[in-house]
Amino acid sequence: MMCFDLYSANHDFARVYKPLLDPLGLTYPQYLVMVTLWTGAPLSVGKIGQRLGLESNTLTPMLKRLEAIGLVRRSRDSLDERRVSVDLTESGRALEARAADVPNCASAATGLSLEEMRDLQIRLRKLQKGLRSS
Amino acid sequence: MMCFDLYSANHDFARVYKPLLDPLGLTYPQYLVMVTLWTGAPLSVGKIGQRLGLESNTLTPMLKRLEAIGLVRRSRDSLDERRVSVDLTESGRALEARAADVPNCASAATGLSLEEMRDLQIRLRKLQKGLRSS
DNA sequence: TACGTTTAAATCGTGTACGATAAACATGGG
DNA sequence: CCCATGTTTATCGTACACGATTTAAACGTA
Repeated sequence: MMCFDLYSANHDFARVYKPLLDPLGLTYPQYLVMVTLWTGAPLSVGKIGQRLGLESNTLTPMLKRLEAIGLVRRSRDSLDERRVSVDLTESGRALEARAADVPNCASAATGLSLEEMRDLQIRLRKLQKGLRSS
Repeated sequence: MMCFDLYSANHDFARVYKPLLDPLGLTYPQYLVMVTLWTGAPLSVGKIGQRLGLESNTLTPMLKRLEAIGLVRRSRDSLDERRVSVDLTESGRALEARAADVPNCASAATGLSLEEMRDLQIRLRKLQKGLRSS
C-alpha cells in the first residue's frame, strides 16, 4: 500500500532534517513555516496555512512559539482586523543565511540524483492534485 | 523543495483516509497498525514499530487505545518477559472484512493509474532507502 | 553465582495535527 | 443603519510523534 511508503518516507525525511535544524533551534514544521515566510513575508496565518495544508488550530500555537523565540512578529492587519499578519523579525531574517545549507544537505541525504528528485517531485504533485480533487 | 511535497501529500492521504476510517472507529495511524497485524498477528511491539518506523513511546499508548476498544490483546511473551506480544481479538480479526474496501477506495482517490502508483511506490522506496542509510 | 551490559517496553515532557466550536470582524441586502 | 451571513483566527480536547529517561528482563563473563 502506497500510504505506508508515503507515511514512513515523510518520517524519515523529518529525521534527516532534525540534526540540521537542531543547531537553528527549529523543529521540522517550524522550519517549513520559516521557509514559507522567507519567500515573502509578511503573510497572513491563512496564507501560510494554504501553502502548508495547515489551519489556524495548528498554526496559532506554532506561530506563538516562533514569536516567543523572537523569529516572527504577529499583529492584526489594520485593513482587516480579522487577519493576523505574520512578519519576520531581524533575527528571523538573519536565520535564513544560517539555514542556507539545509536544503543542500537534505537533498544530498536522499541519495537521489537531481533528475530523480525532479521526477519524484512531479509525481508527488500529481498525486496531491488527485487526492485534493477527490 | 521535495520535503514540502512529501509533507503535504502525506497529510492529503490522511485526509482521504479519514472518511473511510471513521465508520470503523479508527484513526489513520491506528489503521496502519491494524493492517500490520492483519498480515500476521501476533507481533511484538518492536516488530510493529520496525514496520512503521515507530517506537514504543508512540506505540504503547496507541496499542492501549486499540486494546481499550477491544481490537487487540497485549500480553507479556512467556519466553522473553521483556517483550509484549500484540494479538488480534475476534473483533479485531472481524474488522479486516469491514475494511476490505478501504485500500481500493484510497487508491481510486489518488487519481493515478496502477502503473503510476507502482512507479511512485518504487521511487518512494528508493528515497527511503537513501534517507535511512544517510 | 554475581554483576555489568544489552535489549524491550513504558513513562514523561514538548510539539505538532485536527475536528468542533467560539469570538471578532467584514460585507451585502433590506 | 441593522441584521444575517460568511470569513479569519483562536481555543479546547484528543491523538499522534519523538527525545530522554526509567524499569525490568535477558545475557555474557568471570
